[in-house]
Amino acid sequence: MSLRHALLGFIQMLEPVSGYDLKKWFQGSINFYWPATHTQIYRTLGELAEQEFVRHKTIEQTTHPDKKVYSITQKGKAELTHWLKEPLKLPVTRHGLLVQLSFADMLTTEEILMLLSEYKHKVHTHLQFLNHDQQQFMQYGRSDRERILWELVLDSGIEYYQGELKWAEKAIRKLRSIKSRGKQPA
Amino acid sequence: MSLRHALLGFIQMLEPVSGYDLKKWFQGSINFYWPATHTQIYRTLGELAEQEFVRHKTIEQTTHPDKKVYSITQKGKAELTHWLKEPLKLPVTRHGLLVQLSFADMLTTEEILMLLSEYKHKVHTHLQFLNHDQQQFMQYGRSDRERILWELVLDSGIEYYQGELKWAEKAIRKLRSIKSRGKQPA
DNA sequence: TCATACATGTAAGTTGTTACATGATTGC
DNA sequence: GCAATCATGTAACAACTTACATGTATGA
Repeated sequence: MSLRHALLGFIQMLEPVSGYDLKKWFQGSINFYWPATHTQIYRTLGELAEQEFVRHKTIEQTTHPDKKVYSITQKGKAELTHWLKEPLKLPVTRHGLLVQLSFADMLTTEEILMLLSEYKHKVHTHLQFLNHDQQQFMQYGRSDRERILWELVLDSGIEYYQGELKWAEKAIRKLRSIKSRGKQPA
Repeated sequence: MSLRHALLGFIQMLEPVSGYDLKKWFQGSINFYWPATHTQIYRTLGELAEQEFVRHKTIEQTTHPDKKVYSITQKGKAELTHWLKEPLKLPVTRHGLLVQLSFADMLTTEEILMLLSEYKHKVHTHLQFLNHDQQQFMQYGRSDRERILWELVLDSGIEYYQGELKWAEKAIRKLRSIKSRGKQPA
């Protein structure tokens, strides 16, 4: 799984860094292609520490809760670079809307159009989010090369959602062309 | 979750149908946007039966193992049509390659190119698969309307993977343009 | 004063994966 | 003779989600 490696990657990049900050980095960057909740992050950090891929120090604070800051070990670096070179399986998308459409012959055309326009709207909002939030993140690139890589990643996301938008629009057009022939719901 | 509803959808469409056949339908159709193993399918069928969304009969066979065939109940149909109208969250893709690229500044450009061309190859193969396998499945559409819906679903998949192909090619071109400046691995 | 940020975690539940298990039949 | 198909399942594990839990500080 990639969560542990994503964490190793960020720790390597940001060390020393707290779980809390890692969570924020996740949300501000790789969230759209590898989301993780704080629960998952804290637990995985614990596991990584147990396996000695990372180590942590507790920083005592008075005004705020104490925090643990993590750094990567040699063993962790080795694991990370090894994983980085490994070809992975194709990503899996579980796309509920497509499941719905597969059986949507049970719905009226109006109802299907509602699903699609809701989807379109959500994708649209998310795209704006991406454009804004992630451009932010780009500025932390420490070299041209790193920024080029990050741009590729961002691009992939933007193109994906733009594709989804276009697809939804096409689907809406197609359905409108058969609008009057909707079945009644069961 | 959509697995139970995908199953309800198929059962409604194909009843009476065995778990084994459902598995085959999954593989031949919605596999690329909602994969499921036989383990998951059998377990979920059990749950659906317990909740009285489906019922089953055991068909005794001599030459082959006995089988259970499932049909949907009224309760199941109600659940399905309700779910079909419900707007869902945006789909989540966990895209390991993008995680790798995010930290790929640690790799040489050659190594990154390898990852990308491997990916391109896998996507390409998968696309051919889709085109072939799923066209097959289309023929089971029982009306123009159903076929139009299924075409939309297929389209979404094909466009997604075509987008990924194009993106990978673009990425490869960009990286080639900086090829000689690769860092050495750690 | 009310929400948000800071900072961490536990507990319980749901989903998904992998390996193990059986055993006849059909086609190459 | 050997692999694949038919047909079902269990067991163990891995990964992810949601709700619960705490308590200060800061800004609108």
